[in-house]
Amino acid sequence: MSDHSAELIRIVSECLRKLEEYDKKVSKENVDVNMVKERIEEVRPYLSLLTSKWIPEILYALELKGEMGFNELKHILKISSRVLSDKLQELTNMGLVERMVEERGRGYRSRYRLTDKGKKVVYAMTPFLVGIYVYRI
Amino acid sequence: MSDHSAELIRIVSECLRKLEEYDKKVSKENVDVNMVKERIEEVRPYLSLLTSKWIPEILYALELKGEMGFNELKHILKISSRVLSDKLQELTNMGLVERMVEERGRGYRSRYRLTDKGKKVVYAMTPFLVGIYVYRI
DNA sequence: CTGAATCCTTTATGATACTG
DNA sequence: CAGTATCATAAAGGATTCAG
Repeated sequence: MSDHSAELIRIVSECLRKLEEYDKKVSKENVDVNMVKERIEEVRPYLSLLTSKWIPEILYALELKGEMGFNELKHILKISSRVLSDKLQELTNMGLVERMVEERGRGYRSRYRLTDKGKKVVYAMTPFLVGIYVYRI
Repeated sequence: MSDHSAELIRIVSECLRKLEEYDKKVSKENVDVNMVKERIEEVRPYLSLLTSKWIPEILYALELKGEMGFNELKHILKISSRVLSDKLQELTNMGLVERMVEERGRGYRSRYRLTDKGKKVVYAMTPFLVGIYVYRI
């Protein structure tokens, strides 16, 4: 059973309904091919955020839990150390995730959380995650 | 310059603002790890829709132009025949894209367009595409 | 024009072991 | 606990050719 809150579903449903209505009003006669090409070019760089097996999962997990340690993420996602390490660095470099280190006697402990920018990305992904699931697309 | 219409931007902005507000109200203290795990499991199958280099581009192009031929898609996306052919079949099998064949003397001409299901997927992707770009995430 | 077939290269991901 | 190093494999993508 999905645990998406009713409020989340309400917000997303409303948005999707509006997008659908808008789409129906738009004429697609005489759409310029170059415009299409340009639009595709525009979004392409950002799509790599989604077209990676783990990036969305990691962002989503951090959004849900707020803050997580390396092994916690590793176990929840069932991902190997190497891949998780790679992805977290990638996300950190993109400024979507922030790493905090806490000293602890001989060892240390690190925590990861979304930056403001990272949160924005997650909000933008939410209609997809919620919509796709709730409406069984 | 982006050609996203003002109306599209308005719809998406409003949705993102609401999602952000909602998120701020939700407490992340005591979030259950198993809940996070379950949510991730839920969305994982649907994410595979996007975790391909070309699927989002193809869907988006079809949404913008309404209907396109094989070579038209090929040139706009700068994609090889083999990959485009694979992806179109994949999308057709998933019921997101519909293929129509038009006889033409000795040869034929095929046209592709989104099904209703395909359109829903694109609507769900739109906040990401528009949001990411407009807000320079 | 619309692809299917083939072959090849690159990337992504996974398993395992190891260190501070 | 939090990774890095190494090795191995799978999956994805690209180039080219060919046929209806």
